[in-house]
Amino acid sequence: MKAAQTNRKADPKTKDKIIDAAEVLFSGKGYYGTTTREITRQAGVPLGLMSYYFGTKADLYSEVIIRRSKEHVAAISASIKQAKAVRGEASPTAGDLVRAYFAPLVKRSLHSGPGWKAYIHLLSRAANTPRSEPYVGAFNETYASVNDEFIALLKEYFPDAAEEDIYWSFYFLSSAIIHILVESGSIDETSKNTLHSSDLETILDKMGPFFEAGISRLANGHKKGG
Amino acid sequence: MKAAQTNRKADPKTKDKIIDAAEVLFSGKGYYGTTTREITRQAGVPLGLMSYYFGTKADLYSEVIIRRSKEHVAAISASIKQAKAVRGEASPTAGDLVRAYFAPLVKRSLHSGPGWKAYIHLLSRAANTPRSEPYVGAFNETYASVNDEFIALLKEYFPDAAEEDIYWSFYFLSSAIIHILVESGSIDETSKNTLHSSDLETILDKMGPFFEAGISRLANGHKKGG
DNA sequence: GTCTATAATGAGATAGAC
DNA sequence: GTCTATCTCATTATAGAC
Repeated sequence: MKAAQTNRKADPKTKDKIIDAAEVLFSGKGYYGTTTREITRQAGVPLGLMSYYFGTKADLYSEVIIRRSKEHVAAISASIKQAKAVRGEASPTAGDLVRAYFAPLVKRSLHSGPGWKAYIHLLSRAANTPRSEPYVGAFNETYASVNDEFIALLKEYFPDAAEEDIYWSFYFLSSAIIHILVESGSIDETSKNTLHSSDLETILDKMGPFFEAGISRLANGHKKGG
Repeated sequence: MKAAQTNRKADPKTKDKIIDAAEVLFSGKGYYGTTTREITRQAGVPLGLMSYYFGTKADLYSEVIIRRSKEHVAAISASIKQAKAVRGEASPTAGDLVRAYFAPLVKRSLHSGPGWKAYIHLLSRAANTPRSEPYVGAFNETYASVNDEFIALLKEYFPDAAEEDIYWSFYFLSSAIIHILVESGSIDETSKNTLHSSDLETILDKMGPFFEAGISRLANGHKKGG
């Protein structure tokens, strides 16, 4: 009988306790740097349950990403679409589009609890991992769609730009975002501790104008067929 | 016979064979994803020699970075200084400064052999690793100086800019560079294989104008004491 | 300096009682 | 669904012959 599984709403399920612990550990020490023993110990469950619920370690890693990615991808997509809708009325700047793309990441990293912060770190790590590593498949497949949406919006916004310059512009933007979200502390060092990589709100504000200028330069510099 | 080994210019010494193999493996699978057995097997030397020459695995990792970093840091520094010197005569753009910073990385990744390419990948990985990881100390200490030099040059070039906007600008630039150098293949995917993350020459050309515009916008947007 | 053998520990995964 | 015990193999590091 499956009756036991149809419980109304049990408190933190064992399965989620394992994912929670895995999320934090994978985000801090990476895939190979994290052991299944550490995960289950942190989760307060016996080692055997990890295999029971997830199978292999790589399967668990995928589950960590899958758990939040659906809602997350939808939120980014909605934010982008809203920026597009507003455009019809108030004609937002390219910086507003950049902001719409980055804001859902910032919001979750700062205001949605420690689980989300760990998840965002994990995403950043996965994005900076070579495709040759087998365990990052889930990440790449899941987030490709919103990137395509954003690029389509940029093409619409800069109709005269060469397509490749739109791609390069997005590449520069997304590359910067990937390192920013890992919050490595590099700007704390270079600024002699006056600025902080954890200050994503300020980064959000600075990023709009900065990348708007960059994208505009590239997009307007070499026109289609020029 | 040992005569062959006492040759004037002995072929790759055992120590270097180990570093060579470690460089490639660390760059591809990271610190925890690489085992000392794999390294010595790849190097074609017995396992015991690794400890004999380097001590621990973390020590070896540091040696991999130290071996090339001295010459590399000097090359970047020289490139920056040259850009500054030229400025006196021809007044280069901010894009030229960006180019001077990035070009020594591109040159070594593309035209200095597979060892250098692996090393550049490794740098990028190290830069995207949280400071909490113990083994990345060597990287951060070594490259801090050239970053400071470049920032000083930007301050000189934008004397009216608020200091923090110089820091943020450099943060956006260096963050993008970090992901670009790992050559993740993300732009191959978004561009449907029309552009390539391995095409660092084109990236170098696109990067100058793009980040010049971004830095100028931020630096001129909010003046000192404004 | 080189190499073999092995110590000591930790890893992912599973079997089977409850 | 939960937990203990364990299998099997890989790991870092070292001891000691050559």
